[in-house]
Amino acid sequence: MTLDALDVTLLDLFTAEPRIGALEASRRLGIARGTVTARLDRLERSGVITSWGPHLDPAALGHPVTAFLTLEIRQGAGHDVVGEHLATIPEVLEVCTITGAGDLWCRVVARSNADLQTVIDRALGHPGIVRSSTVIALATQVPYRVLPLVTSSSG
Amino acid sequence: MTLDALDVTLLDLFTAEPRIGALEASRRLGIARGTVTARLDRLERSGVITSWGPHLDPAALGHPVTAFLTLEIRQGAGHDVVGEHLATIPEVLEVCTITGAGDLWCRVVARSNADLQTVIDRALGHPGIVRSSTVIALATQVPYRVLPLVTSSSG
DNA sequence: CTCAAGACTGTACAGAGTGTTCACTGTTTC
DNA sequence: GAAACAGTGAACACTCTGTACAGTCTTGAG
Repeated sequence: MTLDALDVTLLDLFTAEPRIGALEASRRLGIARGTVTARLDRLERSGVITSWGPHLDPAALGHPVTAFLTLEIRQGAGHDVVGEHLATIPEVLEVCTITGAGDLWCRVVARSNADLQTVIDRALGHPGIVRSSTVIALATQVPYRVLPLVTSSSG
Repeated sequence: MTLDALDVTLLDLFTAEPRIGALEASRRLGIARGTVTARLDRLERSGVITSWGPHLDPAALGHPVTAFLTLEIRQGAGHDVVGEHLATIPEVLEVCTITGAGDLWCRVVARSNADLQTVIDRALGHPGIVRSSTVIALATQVPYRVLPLVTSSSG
């Protein structure tokens, strides 16, 4: 959908200070409160805002180690079957199918490098997986963000 | 930090229905309102909850294509310099350094496969990058989630 | 055993925000 | 010109929040 400057400003503001509420936001931006709620409703209905839930930090939950697995699936075994297997592992935070040599990509976290081995073993413990490779994330250069995209999408 | 069953229940509840507020949550769980706010404060102070900001969907913002780039950095060029370059590109949502053959990993989004080429060209437009490989994400098997980790961390 | 600290409960109050409605004003579109 | 749409400003009742306080319960230290 198309965002105008006010949508971008609202997303900026609520990302920076999520708890201000519609009334305070309307005061800050010099617009009517009804406009704020109408815009936010629209952004939510259109799917741009998927939720207002809390953002959780795996590191603060005791899982500071992040790794990316690339899995190759045996011919005949469905991606879905392996995906469902991976979904049962709490340390697997994200899985998607990809182009190229690998077939599945997933993000996993662990309590330590030793624990990572355990997690990987569990993830690979499915007969549909024939090969895998692991890279460990060392440092975050750019933390996950979407906001710059919002700004650039509106222009 | 250590989470008990109540913390997990609260995170579950507020992830499912973020807008209910402390009073309604206290009614649902049969506990005092003060306990809800105290627990949420503690979760926020300890870093488990990093923010209450809106979750934005790149696809709904017109960028349905996701790809992962693996970059190899020229000896002598710092990761940081390349990282800063990547940070200036709105379509680059996340960057981290990794072990293995590649040196930097990043998640990028684009409006289309054609647009992805443009984004990649811009990302690679830095003299510090000597090699790169791209995989395109086709389908999401497990959408990003942290909640299962919360549940398993408490036990 | 006893005491102190910490967490939770239940209550209360004032202040503030929310959901909702309505009349009015521009702007755009046909 | 009429209709549709988005925004304004005001008003209402209702609800939630921040804050405070006294009481209960559990736990660990002396």
